[in-house]
Amino acid sequence: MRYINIINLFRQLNFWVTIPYMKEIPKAYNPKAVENKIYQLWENSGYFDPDELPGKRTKHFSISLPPPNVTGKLHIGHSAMLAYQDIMIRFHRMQGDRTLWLPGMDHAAIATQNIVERELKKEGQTRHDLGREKFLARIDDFVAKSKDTIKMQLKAMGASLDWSREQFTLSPELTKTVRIAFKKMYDDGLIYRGDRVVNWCPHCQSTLADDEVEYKEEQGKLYYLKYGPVAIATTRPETKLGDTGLAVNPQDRRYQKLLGKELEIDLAGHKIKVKVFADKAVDMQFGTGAIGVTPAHSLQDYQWAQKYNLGIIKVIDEQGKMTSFAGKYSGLDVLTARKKFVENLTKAGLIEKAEDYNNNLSICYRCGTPVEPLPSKQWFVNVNKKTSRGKSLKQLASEAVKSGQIKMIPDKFTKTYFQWMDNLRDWCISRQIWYGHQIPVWYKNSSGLGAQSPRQEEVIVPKHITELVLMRHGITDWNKENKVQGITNVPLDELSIDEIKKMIPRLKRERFDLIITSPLMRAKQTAEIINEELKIPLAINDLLKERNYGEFEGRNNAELRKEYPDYFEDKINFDIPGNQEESYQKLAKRVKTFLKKVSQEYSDKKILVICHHSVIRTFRMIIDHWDAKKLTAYSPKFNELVNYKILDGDYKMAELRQDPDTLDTWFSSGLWTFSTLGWPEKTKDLKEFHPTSVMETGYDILFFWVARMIIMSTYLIGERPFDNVYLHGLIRTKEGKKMSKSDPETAIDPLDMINQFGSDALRLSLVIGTSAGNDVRIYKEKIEGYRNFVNKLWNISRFILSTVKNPAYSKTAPRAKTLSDQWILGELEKTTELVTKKITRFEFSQAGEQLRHFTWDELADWYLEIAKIEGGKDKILLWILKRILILWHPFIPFVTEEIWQIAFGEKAAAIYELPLLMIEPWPKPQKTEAAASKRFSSLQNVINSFRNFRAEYNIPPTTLISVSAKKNILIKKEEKIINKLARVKFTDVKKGIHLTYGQFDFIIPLGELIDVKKEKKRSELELEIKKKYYESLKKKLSNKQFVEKAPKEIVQREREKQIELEEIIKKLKKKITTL
RNA sequence: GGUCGCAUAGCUCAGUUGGUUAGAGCGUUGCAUUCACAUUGCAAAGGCCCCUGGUUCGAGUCCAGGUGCGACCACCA
Repeated sequence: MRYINIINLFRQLNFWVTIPYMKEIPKAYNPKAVENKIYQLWENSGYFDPDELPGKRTKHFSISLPPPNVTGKLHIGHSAMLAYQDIMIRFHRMQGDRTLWLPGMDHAAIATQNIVERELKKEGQTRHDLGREKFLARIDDFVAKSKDTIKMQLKAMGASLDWSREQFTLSPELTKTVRIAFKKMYDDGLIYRGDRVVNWCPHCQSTLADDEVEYKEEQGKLYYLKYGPVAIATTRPETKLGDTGLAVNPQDRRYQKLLGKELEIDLAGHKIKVKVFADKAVDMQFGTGAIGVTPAHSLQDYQWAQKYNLGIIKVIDEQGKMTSFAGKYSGLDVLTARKKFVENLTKAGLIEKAEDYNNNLSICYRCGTPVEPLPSKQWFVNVNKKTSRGKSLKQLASEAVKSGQIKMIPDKFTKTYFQWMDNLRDWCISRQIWYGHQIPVWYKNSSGLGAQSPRQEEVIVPKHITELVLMRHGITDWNKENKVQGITNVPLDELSIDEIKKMIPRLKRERFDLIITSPLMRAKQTAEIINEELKIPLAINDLLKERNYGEFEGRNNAELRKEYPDYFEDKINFDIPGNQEESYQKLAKRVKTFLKKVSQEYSDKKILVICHHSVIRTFRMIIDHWDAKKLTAYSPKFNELVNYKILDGDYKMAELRQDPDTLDTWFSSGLWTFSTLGWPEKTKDLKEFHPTSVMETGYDILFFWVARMIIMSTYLIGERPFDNVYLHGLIRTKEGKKMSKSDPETAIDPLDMINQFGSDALRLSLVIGTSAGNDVRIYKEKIEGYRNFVNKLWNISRFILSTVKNPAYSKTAPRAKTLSDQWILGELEKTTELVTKKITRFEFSQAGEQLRHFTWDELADWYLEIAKIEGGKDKILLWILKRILILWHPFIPFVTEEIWQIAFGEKAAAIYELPLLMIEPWPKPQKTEAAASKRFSSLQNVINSFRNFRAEYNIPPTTLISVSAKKNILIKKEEKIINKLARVKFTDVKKGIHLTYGQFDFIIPLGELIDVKKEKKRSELELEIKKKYYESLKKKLSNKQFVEKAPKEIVQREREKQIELEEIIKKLKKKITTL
């Protein structure tokens, strides 16, 4: 099936390319017209998926795409990353490896939430106005759009990603993986909840990670205040209300007597007690050399408090206001409190002086509000504790690199990595935002306030969660007519069907694993309508049936109400004698059985439960512990979804509250290399593709991401996440500025560039002239230059295809007939070998540069010109074309594939049954002889000499130069080529000027052509340079040490050069005398 | 403050075990263009490889010091 598709596609693509080719191939390559079509061709082939690749493939090669943030669209940095990765992936695919490039995206919690919050702000709303659920739904909409944009961009870059394995860090599957990882670490004692001084933003009402804090120089005041028997300096006097210590340097003699004492200090009426201790971190030179220590409001002081056992007094709260511990300053905001406190201190004569001081203020990277260090309850990962693997996370991650299991490219980053690992502190993984993986921890008997909850709670970290979403069926005629409707089968109302369909997008977002429905017609019908779209397993369960109302079925509710007022009280045990009616108590039994069964059979699934009015009430009665009164007041509507999580089969959820915080986004991205391959299941993918071969990413996230992946992988699965880390540099503007999205002046939009110059040109501009770990400057002119190259390749192909009479596709190399054939085929092999080697060593720039050199400087500028003269090179030309297309394909996939389709599509298919260049086997380089190469460069020398001569004397190319020369074999054999390329005519002139170019000696007849004076001067200059070089060689060779110690080949080479030079000098001298 | 790195043609950069008279692209200059390609061709000019010292037969490459620049980490009362 698939194969037929491809054939059709490529036939469509080049149906017009029959013989003669010439007229049909456009003069210039037009990327816009072919790129989409080509990507489609690849995608339809299925070869991006390793399982679909042809042939026996035993070696594995895999890369996990660093998932782009779903914050909008890709920038040029992504294009660079994609270019490098696609080169490796395509290269290995062509080499015959089972090659996987796994795509996906990152939910980027904080960044994404910020964008949506900003959008909301424009509409005059906050996330709190919407509430958690609606806000998250809004983010989901935004994310869906971002994903589409990003996917389109990835394809535009030509990235050969296996879309069948696409992943998202916040998908239900990866959410489960995150929970399993969390659980494992929690059970191993690596995750703990602790009081810590964290960076708190009073505006965003959230903690900030260390790297989310920015610093700003600010003009402030440094106050010197009397502090009991000593004086201290501070920029934040108001925090001194919470001091519990006094720190001095152990070397400082001034304070020796006070060490270990506890002082009571009066700060203008506010009394504090401080312990005096010594620590070498204290700078004796700064201020008075004594520091008031405020553990609650300084990270450094908090660490001291731990070390020296100091008390912690919180004087500032989460709103940035003073707490009751601040005494009479309580309730004031920080700045007002400072002002008032300083006033009072001044009145009391406690301020010695206040000097101007440049303060390095910490501010929130989002809103710029000064950060308030506060003690707060957060979740942490302990990086120093011994894990069940016998070593700490830090040790595991360090050793993976130290042992050489993971190789970093360039190597310099290994040092940076160790530096960072050694200084790593416990990792705070909780964030006070809504978007992300909600922390999989539930509290019992708590107010559920998470970060700020003061009480001791029982903590539950479940192993299994079954998620139920209850939904009521659509409306029937009986519902409309207010008839009692129990187990009677009544079909849905027409209008109601539309209402249900409207619900589908919302239900789709929930990503259910299955639907369970009551067997009654109205519920079943509802489920079927929904499942037409969702297409997931659907189960019918009798336990979900509505109450049986016995004789009441079908009677009018209002009438019944009059007759049996008690009935509507929904009393649990209500029973009417003689009626078959089912009581709530009986119903409850059924529902409990259902809950038990469902959490056993479908643990870790998310289930849509479609049932009935009274059944939903019963769920609430059981799970939410509702009583009859609450039941009466509650009537579930079909478009209200009721959400439950059942932890480890325990459905008594009323007193359980999930921690409202979410996980640091790096927690889930740390699992990326294996969570995407199916872990913790031992899948085939995981076995085959993990550890991944290469992690290719920017050096700016070495710590944030790469290090965390190593931590997670070495601990959770006991192996490295990847063999190699290739770190590319940052993309900068022409002026060297960082490109940033916020500054559109500096940012180049990759799509825009692709539009103008084509994807291939953009790729080359990002690859050639760059090296690992170094920043890259990118600008329009550069991309334009590579567009020119791509066009050159196009025209080379156009020429070859128009020259050859019968374009045949051959598997074997053609025979060389002439010197130029030998030379170009030799160069081709050398280039193949070099390119292969360079790509294997991650030296993409050099590989590309080498290829460019071969293609343009050797093939186009020399061989093609010679081919026009010598003729009869069809086989060789086609062979070279085929080869360069293969070698170029990883770098510039679009244009090469397009040419391939035009030239060989059908022919290649006949031989390999594979019409696509993307899976063409990579050539194995053949050994070549050096002789042809040497002789050919002599030929080039001769031609260059004449060209040089012509330029110097301004002889137009139309003028044929007559020369006579001692015809050595080379000149004799290649006379025709020299004639044409140098535009000279060999005659038998005897008199004239001897010209010496290199080893060649020519006579040009005297005439207007030559300026004797000029020529003499030029020759003398040349002689001088040669002599100088000769002298240096002579000196080198007469040096005994050199001759003895240097390798023989090098000495030999120098000797040969010396002999050559001697000859040239002789000739030059002779020439000067004849002039 | 700690760590790491960079300095090569006017500009942007290659240069991976130390071994040709140090390379490329762009730009500049001159000439050309019915020819596969002006998105082109031919040719030229342009370098104390930051400075000082050392190791070595030999240093752009290795070592030490200096100067200038940059990045990252930490953050101080």
